[in-house]
Amino acid sequence: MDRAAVLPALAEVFREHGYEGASLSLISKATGLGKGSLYHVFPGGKAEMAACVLDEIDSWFETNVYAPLREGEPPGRAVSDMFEAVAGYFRSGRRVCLVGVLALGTGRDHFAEAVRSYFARWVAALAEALRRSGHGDMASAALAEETVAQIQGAIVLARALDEPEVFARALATLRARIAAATG
Amino acid sequence: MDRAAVLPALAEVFREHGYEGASLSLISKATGLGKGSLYHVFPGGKAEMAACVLDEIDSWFETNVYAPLREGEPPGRAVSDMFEAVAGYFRSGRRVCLVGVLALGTGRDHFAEAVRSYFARWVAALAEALRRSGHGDMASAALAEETVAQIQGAIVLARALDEPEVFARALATLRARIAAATG
DNA sequence: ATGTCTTTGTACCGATCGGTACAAACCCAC
DNA sequence: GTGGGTTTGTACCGATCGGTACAAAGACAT
Repeated sequence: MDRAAVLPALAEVFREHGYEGASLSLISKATGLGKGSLYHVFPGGKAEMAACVLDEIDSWFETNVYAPLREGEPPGRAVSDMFEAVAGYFRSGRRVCLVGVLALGTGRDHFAEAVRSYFARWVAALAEALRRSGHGDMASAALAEETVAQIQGAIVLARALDEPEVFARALATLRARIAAATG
Repeated sequence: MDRAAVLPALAEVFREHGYEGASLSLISKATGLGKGSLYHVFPGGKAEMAACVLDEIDSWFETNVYAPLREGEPPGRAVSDMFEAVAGYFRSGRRVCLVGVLALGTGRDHFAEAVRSYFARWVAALAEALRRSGHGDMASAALAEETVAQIQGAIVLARALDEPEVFARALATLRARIAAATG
C-alpha cells in the first residue's frame, strides 16, 4: 500500500474533521489501514500525513489551476477553465477547502507556510491571467484577490446554509464580473 | 463569577482553537477558572460553553448588525454602519469568525442550526436594507449573499496570508460596489 | 462567632489521544 | 518448500481528553 492510494481518503478525513479532529482511529477507519501500516507509510505520523495531503493539493492546483492561469491561451479561456476546475474540485460547493480550514483553525502554526503559499500563488496566477487579458497591474491584483476570497467565502456560506447553490451562484457572479471587466 | 464575565475569554479560545481544539485545560487557563468553577457556571460542560458563546455572538449581531440593517434609516447609512461594525468586530481582519470556523469544521452537527441561522439572518437583513434602498428583490438577495460571502472569504484570506489589509480592502470594495449599485 | 449556602480547587474517573514495539502474516526469488 | 525482507494487526505506552466527586474556602445574615 503506497501513499498515493490512501491520500484521497486521508484528505477527506482532514477536510471533514480538521487537523486536531482527525484522530488516528478515524484515519484508520477511513483508509482501512491499521496503525502499523499507517506508521509504516508515514513514519512522521499525523503531521506527515497532513503535510503529504497538503503537498498533493498544492501540486494538483499547480497543475490544474495555477499553471493554466499563468500560461494558458487565451487568458480569458484560462480564467474560465479555472472556474470549471474549481467547481469540480469543490464538488460544486459540497466539499470544503482543506487549506481554508487549516487557515482558520487548528495547526495554523505547523502549516502556515503551506497555507500562505497556496493562496498567494492562486491570487498571483489569477492576477497574471487578468493582466495578460489587458487589465492594469493594480486592477488585476485587486480583482484576483477579490475573486479568490469570494470563492472561499462561498464555500463557508454554502456549507453553513447547507445550500450548495450558493457556491454555484458565486462562481457565476464572478465569471460575469470578470467578463464585464475584460470585455 | 457569572457567565458574562468569562464569555469573552471563552469565545476567544473557541475562535483560536475550534471546538475540538479548545480543551478544558486551555479554557481553564484562558478564563482563570478551575474545572470546578467552570462546571458550576456551565453544568453542561464544553457543549454548553460553546452554545452560550454562540448565543452571545448571535445576540450581538442581532443588536448591532441585523436590527439596524432591517430598520435603520436611511438604509444606505445602515449598510455603511454594518461595514463599520463588522470591521470593528473582526478587528480589521485580525480576528476570525467563530461561526465560520464552526461551519467549516468541527462540531458542525451540534451547532448546525445556530450556524445556519446566523448566516441566514445576516443575508436576509442585508437584503432587506438593500431592498429598502430601491433594489429589486432578486438583486438585493444576490448582492447580500455575495457581500456576506466576501466578508467571510476575506477573513480566510487575510488569516491565511497573514495580511489583515486584505480584509480592509475587501470591505472597501464591497462598500464601493453597493454604493455604485445604489447610486 | 455561628450556621448556611455558594463558589472554588483538586484529586480522580474511564476513554481516547498520538505514538511505539513487535510478532505474525505475507510476498517472492530461489 | 525455504529464507529474507516487507507489510500488517495488535497490544501497549504515557499523556491528555471531558467530566465527576467532594471537601476546603469564602460570603453573608443573624
